Amino acid sequence: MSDIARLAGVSTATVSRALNDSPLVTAETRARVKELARSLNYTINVGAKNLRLRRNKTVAVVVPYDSASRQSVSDPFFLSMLGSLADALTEHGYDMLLSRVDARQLDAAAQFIDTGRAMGVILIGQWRHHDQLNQMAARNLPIVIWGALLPQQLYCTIGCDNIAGGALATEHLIACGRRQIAFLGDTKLPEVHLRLEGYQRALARNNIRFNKRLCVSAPFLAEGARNAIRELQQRNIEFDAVFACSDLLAMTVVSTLQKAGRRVPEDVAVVGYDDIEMASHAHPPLTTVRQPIEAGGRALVAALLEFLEGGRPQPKTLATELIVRQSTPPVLSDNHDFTGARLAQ
Amino acid sequence: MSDIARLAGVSTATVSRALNDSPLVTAETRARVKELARSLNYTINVGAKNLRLRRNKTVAVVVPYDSASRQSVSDPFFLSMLGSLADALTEHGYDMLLSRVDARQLDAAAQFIDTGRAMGVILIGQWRHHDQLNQMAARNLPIVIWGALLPQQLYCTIGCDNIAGGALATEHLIACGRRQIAFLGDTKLPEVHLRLEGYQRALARNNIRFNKRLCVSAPFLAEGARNAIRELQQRNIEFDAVFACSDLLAMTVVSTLQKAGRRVPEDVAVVGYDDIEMASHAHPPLTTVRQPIEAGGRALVAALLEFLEGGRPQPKTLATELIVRQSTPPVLSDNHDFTGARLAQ
DNA sequence: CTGAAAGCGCTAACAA
DNA sequence: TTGTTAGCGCTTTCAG
Repeated sequence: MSDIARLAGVSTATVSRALNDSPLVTAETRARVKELARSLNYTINVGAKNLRLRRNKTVAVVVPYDSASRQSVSDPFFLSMLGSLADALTEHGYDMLLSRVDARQLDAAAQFIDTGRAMGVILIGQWRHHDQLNQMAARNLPIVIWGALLPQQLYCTIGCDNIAGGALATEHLIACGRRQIAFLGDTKLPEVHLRLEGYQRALARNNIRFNKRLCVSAPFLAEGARNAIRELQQRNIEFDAVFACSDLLAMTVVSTLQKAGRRVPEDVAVVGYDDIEMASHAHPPLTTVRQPIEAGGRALVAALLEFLEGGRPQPKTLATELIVRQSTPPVLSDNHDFTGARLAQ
Repeated sequence: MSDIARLAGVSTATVSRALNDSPLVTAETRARVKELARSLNYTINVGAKNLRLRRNKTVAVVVPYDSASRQSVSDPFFLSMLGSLADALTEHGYDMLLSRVDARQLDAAAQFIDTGRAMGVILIGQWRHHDQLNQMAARNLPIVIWGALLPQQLYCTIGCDNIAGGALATEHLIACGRRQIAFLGDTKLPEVHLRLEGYQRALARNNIRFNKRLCVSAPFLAEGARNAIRELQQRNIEFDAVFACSDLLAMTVVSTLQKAGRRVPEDVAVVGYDDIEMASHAHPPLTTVRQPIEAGGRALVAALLEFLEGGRPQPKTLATELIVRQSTPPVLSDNHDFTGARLAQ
């Protein structure tokens, strides 16, 4: 910068002002300085600027990392979310620092703020560490989380209505005439737990008894799905439908079933979750519960920015939507009352 | 930091040394300082440190963004690459700044280095801007690129052997007895262009005439595949196999064909490219050319680090591998000579 | 409108 | 072993 100043015959202060479009500088000087800067391929050093300004247009996006399963990175859902966040942040002139932390120590995310590397943190998924997150929130750190709304939660979450999502999927399967609906998902995760609750509520509404044996804990991984289905079959538990808590899981379920000679949707109807791009290209195309990723990313960024401006963003729950494709059979009747009656007890 | 210094009864220099595990400081003092820092929840300010050290453990990962198609973000291949890069960078203690730039102005990536935001840049995909990239390389900027090795290239690329990959896929289809092999991909992209060359070489080796009408330009997008297949059918161009330049494309091709009543692989054999996780869960599981993403990410990071240490990394070409699954029929014979003869002419 | 000077939080000579 | 001091590249009062 001092080079530019010398060449332009002004002080560094003026160069700084010119480059930042300060109105305190003559249009003429500004033009000269800017021209000089361009010709020298000079740009303001962001690090120094940030140090001086004591702020920093960067947010850290943290993806929890399960050291055992590595789930987080392979799931297209997370990755789409990243894309959506990158867009939203860029739109607001923020840089995005991407990082992964061990899911057992989510509070490591606070480091980004403590060290001044980022102004705030967006955490994708709350995992099982409600407590750690609450502690960070108690420190009043600017952090927002993609996840479920939990009781006694001090931090700000943005997420989909998982109860409604679970219910939506289950109601649809019931409407298709299925009664023995298996539930697949890692219920230790808050979001999945709520989907299970939605599942149970839907069953109750339709007077179907909840059968615990139909609930199989499966991590998001592909092998999880295969094992789960195998477990059901080995235990001779009959099922005519599966509600899987991610599309990846659902697609593996479908192919496992097909390999075992069961037809989808004729023998077993399958509903997934997320509506990743691949879902519509699956065979058969997957009926699934869509999570609005684009809106989610935007909402996360909006909430964080509100935080950074001194506000206190409220948790927000986005609506989910059932996308009906061919992995479930046609519903038995359009008349919902009639269907409900027919299926009741 | 000065707070810590005061409380510990030492100077800031000593605090700095203690926190950086300098051997110049007593173990006792170090312990005291560190303890104090922890209790105060203090961490060194990375921005200031970087400014002083005039270095900066951050690399920018830049994903070109086609303003028209938005291809880059939705393709799982790119996203897996991101995961792999995040891992490799973290391993080396680097932060990863993720950003997207308009594919028409790849040179915007240089900004990250000019402004000191990052020490180097990893660019995912060279697109059609060989020239811009060469200009950056001429400035001797630390930047490495995932892409194809092109003639007269000044910059360092890491990528797979696309000619071999294209040939691998095509040879396999020929070995399966197919002769009318459609090629789908956006040949304006260097990588795809080389795959086409591999395809042509394989045809030539087997004395099959290259039919230009079987080559359909399709962007990586899903609609691209549908349109391409429709185009072939409308023009009454017969084909008994498709080589698609991404798995996403291939999976859409499969489902489009199935909808049109053609069986895969019986009527049409299909080979994809990338071997994304989903490929093995597709129906039928996709035969595809695997790109070693994990190794690729690692190689990109290694090359960039070499650059940063003053070296001049050489371009590197990684091997591809054919993964045979069920979207192609069994090969006609294990005896390759025989097969070749049978297919010749 | 412009310049001089101070200082953001840190590290590394150099001196003690 | 520790402290003093200077300065990384920038912005911004405060004077002129």
